[in-house]
Amino acid sequence: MRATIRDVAREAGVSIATVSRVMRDSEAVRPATRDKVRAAAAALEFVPSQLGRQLAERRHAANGIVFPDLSGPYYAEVVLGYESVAAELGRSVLILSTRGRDDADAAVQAMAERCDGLVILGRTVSDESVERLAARGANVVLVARPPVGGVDAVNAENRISAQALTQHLLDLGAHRLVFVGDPSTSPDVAERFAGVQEVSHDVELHHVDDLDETAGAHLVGDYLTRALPDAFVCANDELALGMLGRLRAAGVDIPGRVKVTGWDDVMAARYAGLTTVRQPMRALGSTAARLLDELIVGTRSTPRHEVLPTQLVIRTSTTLGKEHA
Amino acid sequence: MRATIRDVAREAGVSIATVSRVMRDSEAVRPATRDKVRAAAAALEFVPSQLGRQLAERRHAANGIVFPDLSGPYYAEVVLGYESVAAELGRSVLILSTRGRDDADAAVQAMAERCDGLVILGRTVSDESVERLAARGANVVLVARPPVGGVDAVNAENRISAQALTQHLLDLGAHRLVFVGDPSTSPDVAERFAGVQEVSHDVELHHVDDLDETAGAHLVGDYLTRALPDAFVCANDELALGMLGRLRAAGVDIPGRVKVTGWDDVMAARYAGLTTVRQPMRALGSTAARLLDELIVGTRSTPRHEVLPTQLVIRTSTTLGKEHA
DNA sequence: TTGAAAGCGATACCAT
DNA sequence: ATGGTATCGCTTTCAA
Repeated sequence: MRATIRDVAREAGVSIATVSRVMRDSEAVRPATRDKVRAAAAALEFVPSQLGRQLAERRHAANGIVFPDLSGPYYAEVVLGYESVAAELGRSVLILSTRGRDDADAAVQAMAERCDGLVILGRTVSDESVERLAARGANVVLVARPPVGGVDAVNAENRISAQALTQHLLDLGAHRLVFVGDPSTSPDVAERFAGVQEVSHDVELHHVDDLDETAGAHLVGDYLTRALPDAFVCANDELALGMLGRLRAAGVDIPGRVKVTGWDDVMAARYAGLTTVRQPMRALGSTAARLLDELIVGTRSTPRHEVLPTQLVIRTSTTLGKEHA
Repeated sequence: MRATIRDVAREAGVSIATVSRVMRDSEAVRPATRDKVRAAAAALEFVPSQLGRQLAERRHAANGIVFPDLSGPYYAEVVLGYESVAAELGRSVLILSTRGRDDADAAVQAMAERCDGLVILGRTVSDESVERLAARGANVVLVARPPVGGVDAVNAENRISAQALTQHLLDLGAHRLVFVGDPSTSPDVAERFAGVQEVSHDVELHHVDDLDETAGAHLVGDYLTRALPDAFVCANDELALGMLGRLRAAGVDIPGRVKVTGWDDVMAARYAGLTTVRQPMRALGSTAARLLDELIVGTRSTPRHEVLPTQLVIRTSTTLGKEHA
């Protein structure tokens, strides 16, 4: 059995209170006593039990993070940004993936019992679930998800980058645009669409239910028989990559005949030469970690909503002129 | 303040022992009493404290996982496979990324204090650190890392797939091979090289220090001025992708003039049409989770070493004949 | 500076 | 079927 604080106290001939003080070098302990305790602790290979400590301090010293998935760089990077700051702050990170889980809401509530606060990415759990957490007094920060009343949130900017992206297309002479996606499903997409509309007068909306490659590849068929627009502005990269592949397979000149843009800058976007918008993924995670820490230590009580700037990444799917890696 | 088990006991007019029984529906409790307790618990919105419970049960009900990174699908998938099984087993998952951390060993030791067992991926921590954990009685499973004496390990098969990959090249008429990588840095690479050598008599070794895209692109230069082999067998996909890009840029016919293969099947490999070897990443994670659970619950004490089969993925970087998605 | 003792919030053994 | 009570291993007053 492992040594406990009492074993060390006995070995060193002091009280457990003193051992505790030494182990956390909190209050002042006379050097002689301190060394005596340290020696005893070393001799017994004493390592304080986190369980005992946590109960006494009534804190987990751990943060949670809930995400849909880790495939693709998006959430993975956010998680890493979060973890690195959490580690700096001396807190462990608990993860919960909701992919393929039907009891996501219950799982999140359970997770909340095992940490001092958590970050929720995207549309992983219902708004009611988030509100229940908040009502229960849990420390919560939302990331990449529309703010829910009174809860902290961190998001990437959409509108301004959508405007920049659109202006980029107009500058290249592409005026007839088609926005591919469904603004009603996500506030992010809605903002992107709004941004595009603010700059372009000639933008048509093509609704698609699933924002994945299959959907992208599929909808190209409609346009091959009809007339192609000057550019497809897709709600995300998956969609754009699907379209790109299908268009190229059909022998359509890109970016000559039609230009294609995505959103997110997933790794494959680079290989496919897709012009897109990159989000500050690590910063989303680290910012969330800091906001959460403020809530946990009680520095702040008024909710905050941070919006982080994004970056337009120009590649060959829109212009051969200024290609970037 | 939140209600404790004592509040509920008082409210329901029973002992805390009975409340505990009801909350965990462990032993039999008379229905009438049970309902009374349930009502009281509901009225007080009582949720058992995990901290109290964990100390009493002397277990964290959490597993750890240590990985170098989450960029790229490899570790991310392993983590997901691990998390899903851990969740099934009712355990939370703590993560620790060693990327950009100089105190990895210390961090891992600390993490071991906060969970009932942990999985270590790749070369994240030193062998001494692993041995220290084992000596301390921690439950440890290694993944994608050569086994350390007496510690469980799960790895992907290398040799046989390397043989299959090589045979595939020979079948296509590619006899003069160059293996790119450094077998001395990693047992995985060493096994892959050995597998290649067992099938091909004409394989040259090209040492590179970094197994990344830059290195791959860079070393192509050497061959453009000299003679190209029939095929480059790269130690991993990054390397292969770097070479592929550079070769194509130089106008070299692939797979006609030279074939290129990688290892890992990262997402970009698919877009680049790279023939490679896919590892069962999720299975690595889930297998590790099960092995770890056996250690934790004490079902097993003799160390095990699992080797999971891999899969050859043939794409256009070796043959246009049987292209796969 | 140090120690005694009271929690922290559960679980679990032993009676009843 | 229940209750009383002793842990679990630490932190933290409060005195001395």
